[in-house]
Amino acid sequence: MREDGRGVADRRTMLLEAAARVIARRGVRGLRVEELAAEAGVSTALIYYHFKNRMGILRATLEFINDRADRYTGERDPDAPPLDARGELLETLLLEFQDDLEVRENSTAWGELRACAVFEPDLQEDVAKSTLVWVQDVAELLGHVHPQAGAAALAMSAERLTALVEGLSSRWLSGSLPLRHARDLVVGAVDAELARLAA
Amino acid sequence: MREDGRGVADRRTMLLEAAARVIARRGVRGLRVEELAAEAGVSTALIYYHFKNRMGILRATLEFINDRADRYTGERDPDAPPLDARGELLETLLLEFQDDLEVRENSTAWGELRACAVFEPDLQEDVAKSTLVWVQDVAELLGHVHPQAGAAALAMSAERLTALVEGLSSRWLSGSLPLRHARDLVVGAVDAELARLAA
DNA sequence: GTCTATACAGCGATAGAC
DNA sequence: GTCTATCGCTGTATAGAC
Repeated sequence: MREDGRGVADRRTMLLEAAARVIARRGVRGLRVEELAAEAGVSTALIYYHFKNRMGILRATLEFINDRADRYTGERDPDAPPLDARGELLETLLLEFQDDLEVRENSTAWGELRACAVFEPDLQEDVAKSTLVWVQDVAELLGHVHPQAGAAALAMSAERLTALVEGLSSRWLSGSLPLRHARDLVVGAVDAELARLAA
Repeated sequence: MREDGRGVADRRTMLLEAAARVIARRGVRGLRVEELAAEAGVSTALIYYHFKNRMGILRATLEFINDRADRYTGERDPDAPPLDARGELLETLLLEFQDDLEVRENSTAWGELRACAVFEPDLQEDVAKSTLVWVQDVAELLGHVHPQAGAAALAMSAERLTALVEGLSSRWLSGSLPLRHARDLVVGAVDAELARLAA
């Protein structure tokens, strides 16, 4: 997983993987540079060599988990049967609700960074941009199911579905909503939005 | 605001109001006991006299903002025209999306405490309980609109609507979604869920 | 690039007087 | 109940050697 064709992933990437793990375990609020260093097996000074300061770690990690999430979306098993438009939409929205360790890491870290952005203007722009990209992706997938729907209606449906996923994700991660139930709720919401767009 | 018929609100309440303000301003992670003391105009020692420790402040504040939110829901202008069932439902769900200072304080603090609960088992139970109460309230209001709907369907619609509100609230508070748009999205979602329950 | 060592500040929590 | 004063830890960040 940390290998590519050209060798071992570089140090910075390794540090970011460690940062994602620590944030997922302790939260942004609980991220200690010292613990990150231990997790990565390096000294704290090296962290400050690669990142300007604590906020620099957070910003870089946000970018890192966004790139990693993009990779998941792109990577489909080539042997699996091709998905129809609704299937692709569901897959995208349900991506966060999996028991896979790395996915859960991504969801947790993303939720944390989003929550922190409320108080950290330095994060707001990046979070807003990532959210926008996600909303637009979902709007496009909705458009594949209902090509006749208007752009404004697609955008609003996409905003609702993605915000719902974020809300449910937060409940799931805090242990107040079982994974299975969260997935059922998303499926129901998708069908409701598709029904609305069909009308 | 800090008065009632029997005199000035007691000290503990004043401290909790101050705590809600500080959490709304700095977040849970940014809450410093010293700043809370300054905000309330008392010494830090007094904080520890009234609360066991920092976590005790958080737990008490969570309870406080829940009670305060309940009070909003109950208090309606007696001169206003009575609301129909859908109107009551909308009012409950849109309660968080207002430019009122105290309401915004409540939303922000609630979002923070919910986000923190992912990493603080001590908060999870309280957060889950509050969420459950809210979901049940919304389910009941949905039932007033569609008395023939089944309990399971009402519960799932309520879960979706409340989770959506939480997701949108987080976007609003981090400045990536205008208040007005958030409200429109909620109204749309309510109508979609009501249409589903009518079928 | 990476480490060891450490300066320095911030903050939670308590002791003890009034 | 409330304050002043302070302890002691924890955590960010840097200096300087290799």
